[in-house]
Amino acid sequence: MSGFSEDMPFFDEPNARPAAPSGIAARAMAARSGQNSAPDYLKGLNPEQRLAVETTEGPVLVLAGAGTGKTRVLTTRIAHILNTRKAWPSEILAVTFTNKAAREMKQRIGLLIGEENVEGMPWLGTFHSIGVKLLRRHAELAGLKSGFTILDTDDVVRLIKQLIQAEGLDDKRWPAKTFAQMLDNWKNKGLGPDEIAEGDARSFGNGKGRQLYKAYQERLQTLNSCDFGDLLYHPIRIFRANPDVLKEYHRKFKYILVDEYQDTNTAQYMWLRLLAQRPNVGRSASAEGRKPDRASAGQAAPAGASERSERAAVSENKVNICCVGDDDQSIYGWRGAEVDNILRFDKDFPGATIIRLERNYRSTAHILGAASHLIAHNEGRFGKTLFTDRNDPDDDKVHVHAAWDSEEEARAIGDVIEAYQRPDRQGNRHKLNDMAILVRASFQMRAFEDRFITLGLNYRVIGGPRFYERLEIRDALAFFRVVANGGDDLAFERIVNTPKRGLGEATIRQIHDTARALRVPMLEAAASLAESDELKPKPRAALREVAANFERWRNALETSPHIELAETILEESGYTDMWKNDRSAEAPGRLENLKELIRSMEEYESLRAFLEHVALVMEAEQGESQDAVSIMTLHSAKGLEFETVFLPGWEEGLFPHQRALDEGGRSGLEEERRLAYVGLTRAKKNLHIWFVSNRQIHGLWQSTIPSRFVNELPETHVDVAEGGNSYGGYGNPYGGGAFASGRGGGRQNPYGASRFDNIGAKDQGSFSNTYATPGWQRAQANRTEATDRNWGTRSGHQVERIGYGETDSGYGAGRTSVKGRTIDGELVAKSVADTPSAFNVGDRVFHQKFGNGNIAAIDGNKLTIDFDKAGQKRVLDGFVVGV
DNA sequence: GGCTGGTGGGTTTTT
DNA sequence: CCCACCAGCC
Repeated sequence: MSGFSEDMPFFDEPNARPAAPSGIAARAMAARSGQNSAPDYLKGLNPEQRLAVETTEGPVLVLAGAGTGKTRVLTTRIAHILNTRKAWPSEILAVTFTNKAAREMKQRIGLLIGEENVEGMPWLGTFHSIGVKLLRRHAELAGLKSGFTILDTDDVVRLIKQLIQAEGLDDKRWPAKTFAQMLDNWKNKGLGPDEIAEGDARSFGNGKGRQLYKAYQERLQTLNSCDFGDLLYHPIRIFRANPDVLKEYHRKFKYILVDEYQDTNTAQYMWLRLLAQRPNVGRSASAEGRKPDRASAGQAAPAGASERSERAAVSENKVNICCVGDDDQSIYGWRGAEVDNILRFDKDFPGATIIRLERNYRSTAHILGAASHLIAHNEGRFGKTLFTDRNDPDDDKVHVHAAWDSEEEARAIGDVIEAYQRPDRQGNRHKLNDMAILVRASFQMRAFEDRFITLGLNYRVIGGPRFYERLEIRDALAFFRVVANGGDDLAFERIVNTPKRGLGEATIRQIHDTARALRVPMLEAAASLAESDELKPKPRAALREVAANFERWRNALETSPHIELAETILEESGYTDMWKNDRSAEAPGRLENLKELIRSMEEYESLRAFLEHVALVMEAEQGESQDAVSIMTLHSAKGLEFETVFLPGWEEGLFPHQRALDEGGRSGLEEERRLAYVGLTRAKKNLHIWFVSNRQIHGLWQSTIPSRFVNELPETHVDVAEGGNSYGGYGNPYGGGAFASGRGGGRQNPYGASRFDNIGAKDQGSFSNTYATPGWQRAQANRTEATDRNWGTRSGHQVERIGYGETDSGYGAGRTSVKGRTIDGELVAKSVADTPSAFNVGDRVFHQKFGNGNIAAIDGNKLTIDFDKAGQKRVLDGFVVGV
């Protein structure tokens, strides 16, 4: 065999000079010098993983269950292809969904083949970032210029609103947001204006849906912009209309790898199919002849028609496409993901090898047993059963707890966290960083935040509006965008009067009209208006300054370093001064964020490169420096793992969510169940599930019953914690499952006392113990402790918010505050009003869940009742009876 | 331009 | 019930 020192395939161009082998190559050499054994990187893989790595030819589907080493397989496979010199780095297309996944993949491949060699993999990235790359190369084929801007959702909505108004439609009756959603759905399905279903087209804007879609695309073209959907949609159309371009990529990409295949939507599927479908040498003409060309034919087609014919055109050619995914973790159906893509893989790619990874390296046997049993209730799945060799008798079963209401649930979980945090026999303490609370809906988070603030327990909330979505950041970016692309009217409109320059609606309308009339961008229109006498002196002077500013900055774009330019823009525009003069509480933070924005530009070569990064990588920097419990939604927990996981809110209506059931039917329920599965499989060692008997929804107290998922857990792996009277009011509504043996009615725990039995009990004992917890004591001690920028002081302890910031509407800012709400579960407010009703104020009544109480106030059919035990609650009068 | 009161909506989110 | 959003006002 030839040596490794020559022709190492780690370079972008086949004729580049090779460098000395490093990383994996060096290690592989070392391994081979001694014996003929497999290269090092293959060692330690289990047989299935190894098969997935070594089956490089032909279509391969790797069904990778949770925690089975999916990323390892993907990265090793790439290293293997390179190492065996089957392809150059530039000949591998590797697609992920999120930037995070792409980053992780890059990093891990770097560990295998050497970081410098990963740089030679230009086609490793998200669907969208690869889409941009393709589109920049062939922009003119989509009617764009290469320097096009990528609009974010906010821009899109504003643009659509303008179009709706321009059509003379009532933008109240036909909300731009709704149409943006529809557009997104269409593009997710790869449907152009002429391909959408007639019914869909008619359902919006008095039947003007199709017209609006067309107008929107035309507008984008004049703005030299595209939206996120276009990043997939344009390449698809380009490939279909230009077989020669497609052929170029067929030649280029020898291997295609796709991560999280179960999350692909129809457009992504089409995109992949176009790239994967190689013309057969000698039969290429016929193969191409079969390919439909909707885009150039330009005729209407029923929804999905083009997709179907493409599917029918499957060739028997070997396609080196490897898709990795888990049908059981498909949780994004509601935003267009098609589980069917993965379920159909072997039909789409005949002769596909399907490899199952079922050996789990993450969780205990109890957790896996519970998860497997639960997911087995789904019908539409490949069917996998995770297993582990791990068999530690000390492993806890999955704990199921009941609580009275969400406040008690939060208190109880706080108590369990405190219990875990106490040093064990060996003196080890469970770190908060290794614990997470995963909720179905974000409103659930508040109870935990309230409770943890009271306890002084550090937590971090993950998700929500992000850094680049903050008001000041978006403003600053708008300035940059206009400088980089003078045709970016949306950005121009955003900041033309920022800081306030007296340019009101009338002037902006005039700029708009002039731009339309002259068919030029608004910036240009503004410049010419400023030189005309059509405006009053004041706005004219203001516009003249704006125009002069942008011209100056644009000239500087080529000459001065982009960071310097950015600073200049913010200074000269008066934007920084605007916040310096602002006396509000957020102003200093905003200035700080602007500085951070400038700092983050350093990594990029140019202003344009930076803007592209921002458009595609809208995410917040993760700071894991402090020890804190994570609170996040189940959706954002996908792909993560924690030592200990808490899953609150397992009640019918919340989880599975009522809307998923109403709107999604059986498949909706199955997606909810997959979400539950995702939740369960996040846990490595400890797993606690909670449900409450009463939950406040839209301000009213509702009785709830435990989620059917609770009953789908296998009894053998579950430990039902019983303490207190929380679950005492009713029997088990379901047969079978964890509650099948008729426990649940507040009886004795047949399993004997467990560590968590008293947690969650609403009795005086656990309540008073609260004050002895480490968290409480820490809260006392921490009251005066200083904190840094990311860690605001709230009630004297540290709260980190990852990804939460202020948006235009202040959503994020509002959520961080705790304004005079109840402390420790006791509501204190009292109000008395007299309204005629079947009941009278002062009446003694009985409520099935809350017991006896006196009516404090009546508002129509809503009663405010002071319950003897449960405190004051608002309930519907139908739920109580007089006593 | 900034405040106020009325109204509607309230699951999950990446790019 | 709580909140975001918008129209209408000063």
